[in-house]
Amino acid sequence: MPNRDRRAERAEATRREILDAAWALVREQGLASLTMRDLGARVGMKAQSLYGYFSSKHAIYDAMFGDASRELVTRWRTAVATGPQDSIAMLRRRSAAFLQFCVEEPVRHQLLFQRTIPGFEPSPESYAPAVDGLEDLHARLRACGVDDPRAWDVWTAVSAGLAAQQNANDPGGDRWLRLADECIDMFLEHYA
Amino acid sequence: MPNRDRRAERAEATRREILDAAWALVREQGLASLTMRDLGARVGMKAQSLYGYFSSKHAIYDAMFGDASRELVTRWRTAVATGPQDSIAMLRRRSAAFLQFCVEEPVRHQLLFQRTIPGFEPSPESYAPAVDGLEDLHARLRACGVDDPRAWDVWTAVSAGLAAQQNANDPGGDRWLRLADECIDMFLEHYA
DNA sequence: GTCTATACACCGATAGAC
DNA sequence: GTCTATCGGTGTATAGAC
Repeated sequence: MPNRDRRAERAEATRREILDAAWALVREQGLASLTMRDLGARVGMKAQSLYGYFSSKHAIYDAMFGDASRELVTRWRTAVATGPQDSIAMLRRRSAAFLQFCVEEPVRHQLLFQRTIPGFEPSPESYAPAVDGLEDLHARLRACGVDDPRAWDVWTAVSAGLAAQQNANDPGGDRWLRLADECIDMFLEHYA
Repeated sequence: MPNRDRRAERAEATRREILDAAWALVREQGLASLTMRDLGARVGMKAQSLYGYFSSKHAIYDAMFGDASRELVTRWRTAVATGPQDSIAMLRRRSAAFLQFCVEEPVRHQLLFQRTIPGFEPSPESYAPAVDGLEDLHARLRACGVDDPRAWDVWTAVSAGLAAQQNANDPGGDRWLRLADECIDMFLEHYA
């Protein structure tokens, strides 16, 4: 038995290739317009062959969900680590990273935060990074003197609202993005 | 020529019946799961016969969009009219009516505020009531001493965020709903 | 005039040959 | 591992019965 499973490595690489093609397609045509036939054509297969790598179309969405939530957590980490280690400054950078993430690729925001695909729910594994991120948020708010769980929920509502309004009513612009800092001021004045 | 067009009246009644059946179906199965065949069966027709009343499935969504936005405006009006005529109290009732509207029928929220159906955009006629509602909001915020258009956008973001979080993470509950009043306090402290 | 019948091109998914 | 063949479902269009 070889100490490297070349077959498994190759399969994993093909899975990655399929997912990258899927991201490209949904960026071009929208999240709900992804079809197995288009996706197969994009990677040089028949649609049916994709089922050798993913058990269903929802499984592809699930893997994309995992991609996106891992990426978000990575960005949160680097945003917090990069710059002055002051609690409020870190919170601001974290918020900016979140909004940037939601806005620069609206389909990512749609997949993660708007449950729009009929019948699709992310698996616990794909969802886990988002849960960690939420706990991290609570710790960071506490570090800024915000201890009330109700305030934490207000924070997520404001963040979600800014991202949603930006994507829905001024896609590609910054009409709501630029309000983030004064929203944080407003929030901290009231809750800190 | 008769002074009443009985044929047109009958057609309009059938349109209404189809729309009511469509609302019932999307409430049960989700907005994107509406099919012409299901809908036809619900009203005792073949799917093809629906095309005598609506030119396409998107036309049905558009009429539903019109239903929902007119209903929202109606609720805003009654909420504002019913109770003490104090500007801030009226604003609070208006906000509560909005959240109630979004939460009691999540598909309505999805249809109006999350653009989730591939290729569907509401017609100007269906969209008009929402535009009026937004102008009315600005006037009411001004009456509360909030003159900055940036603040108006913050208001819509907070409202949208509360509704989105409530529907996404605690459907049927009140975890974010009950935060509306303190969000308004927070907002007015900062902007009024 | 409004329905039924039928068709088309597309969808996700499965079975089985090679 | 990828293919062909096929299935039941979808939105949509049109021809024709009555």
